[in-house]
Amino acid sequence: MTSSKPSPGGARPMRADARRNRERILAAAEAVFAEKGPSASTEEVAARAGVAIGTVFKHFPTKQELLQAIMKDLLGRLDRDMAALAADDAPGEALFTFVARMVEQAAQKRTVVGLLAETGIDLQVASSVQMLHEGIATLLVRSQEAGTVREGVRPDEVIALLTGICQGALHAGWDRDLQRRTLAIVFDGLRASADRR
Amino acid sequence: MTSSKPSPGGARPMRADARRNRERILAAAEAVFAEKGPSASTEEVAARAGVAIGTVFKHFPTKQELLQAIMKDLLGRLDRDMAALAADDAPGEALFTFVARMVEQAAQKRTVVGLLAETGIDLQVASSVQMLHEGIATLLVRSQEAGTVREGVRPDEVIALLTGICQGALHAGWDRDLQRRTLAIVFDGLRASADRR
Amino acid sequence: MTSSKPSPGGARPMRADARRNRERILAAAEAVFAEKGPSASTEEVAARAGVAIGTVFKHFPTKQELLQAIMKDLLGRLDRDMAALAADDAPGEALFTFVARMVEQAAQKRTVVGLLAETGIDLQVASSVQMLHEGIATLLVRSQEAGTVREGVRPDEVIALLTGICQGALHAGWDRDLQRRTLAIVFDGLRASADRR
Amino acid sequence: MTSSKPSPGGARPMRADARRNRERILAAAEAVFAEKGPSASTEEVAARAGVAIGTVFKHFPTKQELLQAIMKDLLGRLDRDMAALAADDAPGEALFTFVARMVEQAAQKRTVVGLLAETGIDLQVASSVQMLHEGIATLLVRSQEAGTVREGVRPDEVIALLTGICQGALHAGWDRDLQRRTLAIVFDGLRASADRR
DNA sequence: CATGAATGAGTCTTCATTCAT
DNA sequence: GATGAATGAAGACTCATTCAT
Repeated sequence: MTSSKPSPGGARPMRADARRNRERILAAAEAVFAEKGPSASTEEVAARAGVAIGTVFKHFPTKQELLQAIMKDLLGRLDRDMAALAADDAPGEALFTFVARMVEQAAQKRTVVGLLAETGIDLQVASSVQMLHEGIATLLVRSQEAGTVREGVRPDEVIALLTGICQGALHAGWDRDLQRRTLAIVFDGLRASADRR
Repeated sequence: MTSSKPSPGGARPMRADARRNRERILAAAEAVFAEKGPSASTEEVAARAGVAIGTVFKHFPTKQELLQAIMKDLLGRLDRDMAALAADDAPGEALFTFVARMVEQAAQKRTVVGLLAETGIDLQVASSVQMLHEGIATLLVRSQEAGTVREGVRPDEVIALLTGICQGALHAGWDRDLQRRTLAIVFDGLRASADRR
Repeated sequence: MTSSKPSPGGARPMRADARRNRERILAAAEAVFAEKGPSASTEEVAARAGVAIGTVFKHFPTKQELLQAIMKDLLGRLDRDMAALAADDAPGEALFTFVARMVEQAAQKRTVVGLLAETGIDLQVASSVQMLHEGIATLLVRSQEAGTVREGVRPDEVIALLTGICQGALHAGWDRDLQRRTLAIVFDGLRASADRR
Repeated sequence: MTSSKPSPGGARPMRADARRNRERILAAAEAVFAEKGPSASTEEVAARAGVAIGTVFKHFPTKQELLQAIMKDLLGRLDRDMAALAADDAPGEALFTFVARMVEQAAQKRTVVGLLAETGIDLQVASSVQMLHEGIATLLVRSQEAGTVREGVRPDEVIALLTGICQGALHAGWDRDLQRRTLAIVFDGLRASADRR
């Protein structure tokens, strides 16, 4: 659930308890922001993590930076997910599987989704987004080679659809059935087809 | 840009200056919240509208109510859009036109989009959302009768896609071209096709 | 319920509808402040009186003045009460009757009571208070002449006891029985008695 | 002037500086509310205490809670007063001494008095009021045993008289002499007497 | 390093009062 | 005279951030 980003940049290696705290905070923050959106208070994050507020600010000098760290963490996990899928799943289905899985988890990931929409993409996480982009690109190419996605579709379209549908998934009245039907439409749109407009 | 909802319910007609102010506030609020999201301050709305803070609260006793009023206003305009399209456009294309138009305006409408995701749909605007639902349903049926949308697609899927894509349209790095390509995929998914999964 | 203070000082006689409004406002104010204490809003008074807020301020340019007017009104009525009692009741009992009656009504008169404690006695109502003082003095003297109140008791002590007990009567947990028993003690204290300390 | 209620309930002991501030705030609040009544601003309390506004709200998350804390504090001190009197004073006089002392201090205690009348007794302070009740009951019984208060008088009557007279003591024009004379009447009422009504 | 108390700018909201209609 | 919309100062409360312990 938590990243293992040990010591950043050229700093000295973090003390063990410090690293543990960092990860507890990150996990708590993800949970809290997931539940209450990014306007939840830092104090609540500290409480959930079982540390004092000062400790949170020691690790993440700004709320912004905490939010960015969550994003990075999340995107990193997505990247590993994708890599695993690329290795294990049928090449033609991996992209679909990945998208479906992300949408499914969207409700618990209000954070990523919300963050993207709320604060925009800061430069700090640009590299992580880049990672996502590349992962998607890989899955996409394989799908196209396998003939399950039509030629001409590009990664940014897939990302656009992905984030959009995830946003949608946060809404009230969005149940499993609606999710399945909506994805079906999008997947149909992605599939190779003779009668493209 | 602003509605003309004059005097609600069974009250006497609003004084001219009051109605003018109400609309200036609504317009200002829409603009401000569009730029900065729903957490922008009411004070800024007042400033942009050129009125004192008290005036905003006289018209909308709560920030929530102001946000809801924007929603209602916006949804009302959408409804009129849809009605016009249903009357004027080719039956098979009206739905596509409507969706495309909404997405196109999404950037200016960060509010609606954001609101739906942020605060959820309160009962106050439920009727307006209902309106949207019905409008979409009408357009959808016509498209299906015209054969441009496959049978089996239901209004809630269309709404889900619509809100999702609108959300997506708010992101940085989303340009006209990406918009066009993304919509093309979704529209392909909606079109009648022989090789339905 | 309302006073008939027609036109103040040397001003021209008030128009009939104006005087009617003045009294409706006074009555409404008394009711509202009685219910919610003197911090109730002037707007609510206007609403209860069925007039616009501007009208209230036309008659009473300041909330303070409105409160003072209520006081005067109330004290005037008390004065008439006392005069009637002085004329009708048994001389030895009139004072007791009056005090008991006031305490009984205290709950509905949170205003007077509250006002005295809250804002202190402004000079504006001093003359009215003087009236009360005189009325009490009259009743007191008669009681003493009738032998039901010991010599040496002075009007200001009676007023002090009166206001104090009225305050007490506003408290939660103060019922008719407690009221009776408390008054009995005070009345015993007032009665002539051989064994004064 | 201030209590020493250190750390409430089962929490860890408060840091020294925090407790010091808590007490400065409590003392400041008591003074401010005593002067201006319970509608005085929290900001002024903060200023008088020499802390920032946030600190006040950190210790007392609500103005209500601050007021209640003052009440508790005050009632606690009264309770200790009573206990001391019960131990030291002549049994027959302790009650009279206590009441007289309270009334004497009433001006500085506008808070207690005002609070009881203004906001009513919330459950939070109910236990403290209960304490007061019990203390009074003790003093009362001893007085009755000593024969200085007639049988049949009950604690709630004494409390009613006490609060009432305290209220009265807040008024303008209430001087030491009036106080003495008024109390004399009430004490006479409480004393055992042959000619009970 | 961790703690958590203190800070204070910023937010929402209320209300007495003014004044154009 | 009456109306009620507008004003804006003031109040309660929040929260990111700092810093003494």
